[in-house]
Amino acid sequence: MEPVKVRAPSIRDVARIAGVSYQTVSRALNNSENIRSSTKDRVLEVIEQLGYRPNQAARALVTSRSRTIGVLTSQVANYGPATSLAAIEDAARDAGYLVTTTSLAATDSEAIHDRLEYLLSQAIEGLVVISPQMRVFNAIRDLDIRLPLVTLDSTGRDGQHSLSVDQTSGARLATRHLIELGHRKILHLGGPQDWIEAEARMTGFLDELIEADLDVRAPILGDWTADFGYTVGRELSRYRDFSAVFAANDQMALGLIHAFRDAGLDVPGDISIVGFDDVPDAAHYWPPLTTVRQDFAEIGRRSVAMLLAELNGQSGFGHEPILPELIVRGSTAPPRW
Amino acid sequence: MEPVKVRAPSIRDVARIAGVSYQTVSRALNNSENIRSSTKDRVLEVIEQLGYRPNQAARALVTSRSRTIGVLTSQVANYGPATSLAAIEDAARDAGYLVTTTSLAATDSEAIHDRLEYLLSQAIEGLVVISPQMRVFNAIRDLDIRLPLVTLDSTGRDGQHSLSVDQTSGARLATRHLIELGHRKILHLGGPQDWIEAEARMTGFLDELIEADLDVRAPILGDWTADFGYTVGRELSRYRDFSAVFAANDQMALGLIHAFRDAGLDVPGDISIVGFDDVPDAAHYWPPLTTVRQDFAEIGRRSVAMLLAELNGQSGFGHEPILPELIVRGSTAPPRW
DNA sequence: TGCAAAAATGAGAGCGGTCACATCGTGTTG
DNA sequence: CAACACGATGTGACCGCTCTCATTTTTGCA
Repeated sequence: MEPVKVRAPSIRDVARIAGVSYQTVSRALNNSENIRSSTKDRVLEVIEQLGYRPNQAARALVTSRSRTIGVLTSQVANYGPATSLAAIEDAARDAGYLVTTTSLAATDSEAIHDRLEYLLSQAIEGLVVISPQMRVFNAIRDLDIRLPLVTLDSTGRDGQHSLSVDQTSGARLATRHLIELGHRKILHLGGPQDWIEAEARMTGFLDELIEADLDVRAPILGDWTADFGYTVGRELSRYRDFSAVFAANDQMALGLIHAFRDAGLDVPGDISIVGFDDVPDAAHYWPPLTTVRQDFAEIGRRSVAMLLAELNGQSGFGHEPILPELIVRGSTAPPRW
Repeated sequence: MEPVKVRAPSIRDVARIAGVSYQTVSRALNNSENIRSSTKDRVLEVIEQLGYRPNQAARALVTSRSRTIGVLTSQVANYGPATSLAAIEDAARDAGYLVTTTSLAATDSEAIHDRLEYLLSQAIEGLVVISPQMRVFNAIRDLDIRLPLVTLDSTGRDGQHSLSVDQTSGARLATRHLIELGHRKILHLGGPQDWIEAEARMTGFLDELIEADLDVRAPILGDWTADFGYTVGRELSRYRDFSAVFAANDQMALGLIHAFRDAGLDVPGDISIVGFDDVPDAAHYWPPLTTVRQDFAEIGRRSVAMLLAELNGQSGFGHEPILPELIVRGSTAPPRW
């Protein structure tokens, strides 16, 4: 027996059963003014009974409104992006929007192009880019997207569209904290080359050092992982010509601490370490990590708010950077020497 | 001056400029057999030049194929779900599918219902549920969804649709490890009440204890967070009538270790601790955490593979549970007594 | 009670594609 | 060279909905 291919009930099925025209059903659906409430109730009842569900594709086709926000990401498994993404979804849901996410397999401009095309062909109404890498940024520029757009970067280079925690001032906070404790030889373990955030944190670090007239050594660029921090830490512990490290995120800081301890060094006794992000675990690291907290969820929420504002024609709103906060815990102390 | 509302170019615009019928454009787009390659090239050139992009809504409407997979989640900011989700996206992308995610604000059946309706109205072709909670599970049952469906749970209670790491055997692995080290008084810090995974891990723990004929004490149910682990750990360290704890995830294990250290207890000297998940950081905790590794990314990939298989009419494939692996590190040792 | 105005409802067109089928031109065959 | 098959292309209908506008019903008031 071939299973009969049943189409989902359409607006006309509902209309027929309710004894009205399909137009009236449409009105009931879009709670229009011009419908008698008794009629509306009858229609809604039939809808319920039939399990009718309006076809969004048809709706999107005629209204050219998809009620969908596109999100372009990379590294979504990391705490920060994942948290922002979750917040975006929540906020979008509450506003009656759906979120379509797509992640970048590579960061060559072809891949970026391809993904954007894909999102665009879904007729998304707005785009959030959580993947703050230069190349992504540039690819978007090139594509000349005529769409409400928010990028979660931190440079402020495109004030119209970007939104972020002020990474630079966060980095300065961290660095200043170390300087104020008395550290003079401070290293920086940065994030990957292409990442805007990583660059901003590095800039903040350098600015602060220069302002305090301290020696500047070339930062080491990592990949955000604890493993990398560990590897670098093993290397660094052979030299020990520094008393503090500012790591560009908590994970790398964790790896550093691990490596230093393996080498018989005490944190913060011998070396102070500051992280960045304040992931929920950071308070439970050993020692509890001094770090810079940024509110990923707030960023996510605001990005949706900005997008919706732009969709409704209000603009220039919510662009104030969100200020990060220094959380002092046990991984920093005055230097021994 | 009113801005002229420009519609995106349609297939007919392309046809007109290329001097062919719209049908021929459609053929070029869907690389049909019956088209002369010279014609096709010409059409594709016009498409390029015009920046034409097929309207997915229109396509979905007529084909009733949206090329979209829906994902229902909760707790996406956590490492496990986030990793699975990222893998799902990657796999979907590679198969030419898009992913629409929606997260649960609450777990009452009304909220679940609402979210599912939303996804369904997007004409998703398949559904992955990453939120392995009983209520979600039941709500889906009730809705009687006629859709390829994969739930990332672990009970095997619905062999057709579920897919998972075998949580129970993972928990047994962890527990057995402690028993073999000589521990006799072992506690379990479990996950939240409603979570299927949490239950499976608890079951594995209990089974193993019973089999070894050891005392069973009621597990403590937590919320997956390190903070909770810490709070419980402070409480527990007052009693010390146990020599080992099996925590249902790494985060809670981290909190426990923190609390025990605060109380002057040594891990693993005084108390052994095993976690679950093997998050990337676990190797860098202090002490490095003995834990059970599960491959979240693999789960994500397989779920998509299952979905696609079902979409193509192949069934009963990929259901073999994925076996977790015990990773022994520094947080476990034989008991002192 | 009658009639205009307002409210409720219905009919037709069209959104941008794909499908089924008709048509056209060309190459093969007897 | 006529008859035919086959590949390439064009035409009409339709997917399920919303929009505009025409039509019917109800309401308010003289």
